[in-house]
Formats: sequence, C-alpha cells, structure tokens
Amino acid sequence: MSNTKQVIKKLREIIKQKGLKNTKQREIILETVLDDKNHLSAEDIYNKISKKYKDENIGMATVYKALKFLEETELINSITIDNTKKFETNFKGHHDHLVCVKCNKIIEFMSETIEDEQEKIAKDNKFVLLKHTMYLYGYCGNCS
Amino acid sequence: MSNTKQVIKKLREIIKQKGLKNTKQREIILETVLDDKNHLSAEDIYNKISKKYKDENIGMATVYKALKFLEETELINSITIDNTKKFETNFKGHHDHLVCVKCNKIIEFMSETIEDEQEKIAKDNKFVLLKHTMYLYGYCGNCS
DNA sequence: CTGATTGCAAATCATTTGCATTTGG
DNA sequence: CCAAATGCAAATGATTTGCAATCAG
Repeated sequence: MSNTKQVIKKLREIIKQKGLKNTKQREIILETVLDDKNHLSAEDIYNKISKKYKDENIGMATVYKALKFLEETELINSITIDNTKKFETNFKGHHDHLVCVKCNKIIEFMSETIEDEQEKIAKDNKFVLLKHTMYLYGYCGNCS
Repeated sequence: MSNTKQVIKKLREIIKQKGLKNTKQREIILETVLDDKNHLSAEDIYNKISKKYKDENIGMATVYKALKFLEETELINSITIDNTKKFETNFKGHHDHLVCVKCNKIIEFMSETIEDEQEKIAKDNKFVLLKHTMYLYGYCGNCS
C-alpha cells in the first residue's frame, strides 16, 4: 500500500474519530500535497486540482479550509516563504531547508550532527525539545 | 559612542555612498528598531513612532519603505511569524532561539558546531549562505 | 533646481469569513 | 434529516504602489 493511501486512510480515521464528514475534495487536496515532491502554495494546489479534476470545480476557499484542517491534524505541514505558505507532507521524516533567496528553490536536508547538537543545547538550557525549524537562506548554484 | 549612534552613522554613509538623501524619518525608524530588544512588526514600529514623535506625522507607507530599505542594506533583519514580518537590529551578533511553547520565554544561543555544519551543508549543495534562522521549540525548565 | 522621499489613499496579494446551497452519515 | 462541508463573493490584514507635495543636496 502506497504511503499516500496510508495517509488518506489516516485522514478518514481522524474524520471518523472527530465525528466529521469525509469529502472527496479534502481527499483530493491532501493527495495533491502528498504526491508532490515540491512545496506547494494554496494557489499551486488550486491550479493543479483545477487542471487535473476539471469536472469537480473545487473552490479556493475549500482549498484553504482543507489545508488549515490538514495542518492542524498534522497530516501536512507548512513553511512561509515570501509571505506565502507552502505545504508539504508530514510523512517523509524530519528535515530542514536550504532556500534560494533569488529563485525560491528549496532543498531539504538532514544533519545528525546538527540534531545532536540541538539536543545538547536544549539539555544545557534545561529545555525538553518538541520540534524545531531551521532555514538556511542564500544563493543556489544557478543564482550565485 | 553607543551602538545605535554607530549604526545611524553607518546608515548615513550608505546613503551618501548611494547618492541618496538622508531623512529624519528613516533615522527615527532605524533607531526605533535598534533600540528595542524585541522583534517589532511594521505596525509596532508605526505605533511607537506615532506615540513618541507626535509632531512628526510619519506615514505607514514610509515605515514600510524604510524597513525595506534598511533590510536591503542589512542594517536590520526580519523573520516572519504568523504572516507578519518582525524586525530587529542586525548588530547584536548572530544567535538562534530556544522558545518555550508554554511560557514563551526565549533564550538566545549560538553554537559554533552548528554554524560550521551549516556552512558544510550549504557547500555540499552549492549554496552561498547569507543567513539562517533556527528555532527550537519545547518546554523550559520551569514549564516541563 | 531636481530627483529622492514623504504621506496619503487606492491597489494588491494571500488568506479568511459569511452565507446560501449541497451533501455525507 | 441536519450538522458539516462546499463554493462563491465579499471582507480582512499585511504590504505595496501611484502620485502630488515636500525636501535634501
């Protein structure tokens, strides 16, 4: 079973558990985020869906409402770049981001060294870490 | 000579060097950011200035234009929280943040190990780093 | 003088909200 | 059934832009 199917199953469980109602739209929106390797803005998602599901006619507000719900239930997460939220799946392991300030390209990475050091710093300051965000900004190979 | 005075001197140099014109407004806006220990939104700055310099009558657009200029010239920097940019001086040495999710206490720290590793990661990905932001979220000693 | 900067108002962009209509359980 | 979700349009909030008036060099 693909990861996407699993996450959609998880969505259905959450909806059932909360006593809400499942809809095709919300599943399409989630699937669109899950299946894209890039970070997508609400508008990106709206455009992709409008093209792929011409018949459906999904409104922008629905996209925003669904994204908000999906982020709250931690099925997806977002980062803000250039005054715009970009969404991605929350099921591909923790990673941090390199962001090109010119072309906005995003590269994901993960460094055990940094993760270990973060834990050490937290411990030194008597903090119990829950999560963190790290963005490195600069010029990518093409833009520098 | 205070740090603030030094930075304002720097602003004047930049303006002269670029052949632009110095204004009281821009200096007031810069000074407001420099002298505040917190991160301020454009509106925060506008409000502080409106109160402190009742006679001046500085417009919101002027605040935004000045902040943009000051960030471009790297006299200040910003982070985006909750769809709103918050500005702070760029002259108190680089640091990252530990944030308590319960009491909102913020501890600033700096780790050479992490900085070095970040440079290494950037290099591996052919990035030229300009800056970065790192926030570690968790419970502080008092709240956990 | 003259081009840069200001300050107002109007415009824009991303996102949210109100509400009548539709739909899932 | 009926509360939840949709989809449109209008509202919002942060930021930008156009432009006439002002001001610094």
